[in-house]
Amino acid sequence: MLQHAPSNLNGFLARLNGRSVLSEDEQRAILDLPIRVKQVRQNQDFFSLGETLDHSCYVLEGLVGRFDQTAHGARQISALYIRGDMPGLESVVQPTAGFAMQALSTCTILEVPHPALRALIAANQAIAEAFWRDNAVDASILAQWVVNVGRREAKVRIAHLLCEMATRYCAEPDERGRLVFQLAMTQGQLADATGLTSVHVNRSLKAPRAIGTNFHSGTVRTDDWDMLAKLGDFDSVYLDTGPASEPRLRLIQ
Amino acid sequence: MLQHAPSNLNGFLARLNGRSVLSEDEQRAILDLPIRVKQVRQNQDFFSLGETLDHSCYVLEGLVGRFDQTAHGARQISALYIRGDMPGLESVVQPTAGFAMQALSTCTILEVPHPALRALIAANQAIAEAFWRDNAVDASILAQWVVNVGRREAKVRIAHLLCEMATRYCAEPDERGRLVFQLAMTQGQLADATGLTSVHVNRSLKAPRAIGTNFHSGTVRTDDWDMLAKLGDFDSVYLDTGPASEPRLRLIQ
DNA sequence: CGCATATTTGATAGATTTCAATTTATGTGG
DNA sequence: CCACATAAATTGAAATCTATCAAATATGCG
Repeated sequence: MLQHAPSNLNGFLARLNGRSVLSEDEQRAILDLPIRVKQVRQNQDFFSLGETLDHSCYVLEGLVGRFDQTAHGARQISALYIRGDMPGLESVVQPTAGFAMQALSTCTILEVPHPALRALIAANQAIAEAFWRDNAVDASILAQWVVNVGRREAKVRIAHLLCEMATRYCAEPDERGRLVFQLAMTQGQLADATGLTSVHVNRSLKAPRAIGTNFHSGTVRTDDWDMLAKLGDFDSVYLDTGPASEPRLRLIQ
Repeated sequence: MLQHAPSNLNGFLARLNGRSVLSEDEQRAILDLPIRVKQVRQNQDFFSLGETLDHSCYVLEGLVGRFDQTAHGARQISALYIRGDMPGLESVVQPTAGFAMQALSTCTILEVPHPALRALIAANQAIAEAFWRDNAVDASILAQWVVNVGRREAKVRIAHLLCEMATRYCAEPDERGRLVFQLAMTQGQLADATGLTSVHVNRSLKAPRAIGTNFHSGTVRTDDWDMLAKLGDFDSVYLDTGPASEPRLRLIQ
């Protein structure tokens, strides 16, 4: 890893490095991006539907949800973003947001101005490529979200979502298969993410033959990760995380 | 528009031009991409889950579905592609496909080899940007798909899908609001796209208070487009089609 | 303590799936 | 043009899942 003056964008760089190959100069350029620090309180939108953005939003800390909604006001969370993610990176090429971004927990957001990102992309193709690839992974996640909501029953949807988030948080089960991690969502938000009702989420969690996982005040606990993953029909390949399964690409040498 | 020797990639260029600004040289470079013509019969996969791609697939003619599936074999169509679309463009930066691509009608596909695409991207940043933007629109469509499947009832889901496809096909209603267009899908495939059962799709289409639209052997007919759009909770902005609503961007001058 | 938010529970209505069977298209070879 | 095979559309009845509405119980926080 690159030695460099402390920057809050380290996590973003680590995310990119996991999937793309960047030179030292390129890495430094990313860390040198100008930022504005912004604290966002829980349940507060930090941008809204129809808004035109002039910056992208790096999540330094906290949990963020992308909220879409129907004309009748029903809400659907179509993506979750955690520390290290850059929601709205694509706003560089598509500035008008068709959705709202909301902090599910208190968040620290680093706003990266579009002009700086544009200059960086224009000056360095490898970085543009890494950004594009990052976006492509987000799209894969989105496609799996469609499958989850469209073709699985309630219990399985919930289990799958928990598995995905555990994996993205890099939470590892212990030797006995037990796993604990933080997921700062209410059952209502879980419902918005899975296309269910909060009542039904509650029941699925509590049912006699439930998912065998405890979800309480933002903490997920399971005694059997493998069982949860099986119930949740979960295969992590689409997240393109963990050890490199395919050689990292670099179009530009 | 650019004067140039005939190329089958004209539709792709037109698609890109609708959203990005490309110089004449850049446009010509796209039209000059090498292609392999491939005919794909109805219901035939032209690539499968887990396959590593060495080319992207331009749809010259026909209807294509992206099929994801659960471990139990339930199928979910998470995207549809029509003439002018380039499904798997992102395979340039992400070659391993986590899904299958299937021809819903007999298709003519132009395979564009990755090496040529890579060279083009490496040599021209504005094109890389246009590709990224094209992908970003696909991601917007995907997010709306999540909302559709997650938060709308059957009838509305179907109506919304029909509206989306009509809009993407640029099918215009006549002065009386009537609209007819081809959508080469069976009711079963419509079910796979909307997260429903073929039986239920059939009933929603036939119900006394149905969507007022006739869907038969690949032809969609409605007598009242506005009504369908309203029922389907449809707002086309996310498709970023039609007259430019925001100034087209170009990061690189 | 008292408000605000989140969780839990019950009862009921409604939507959707499942399974099974029938009818209607569509295509193909004789 | 008919007979056959196949795929698609349609219908019925019953089971199941999920939503809705309303109320009660926790939980956190100032």
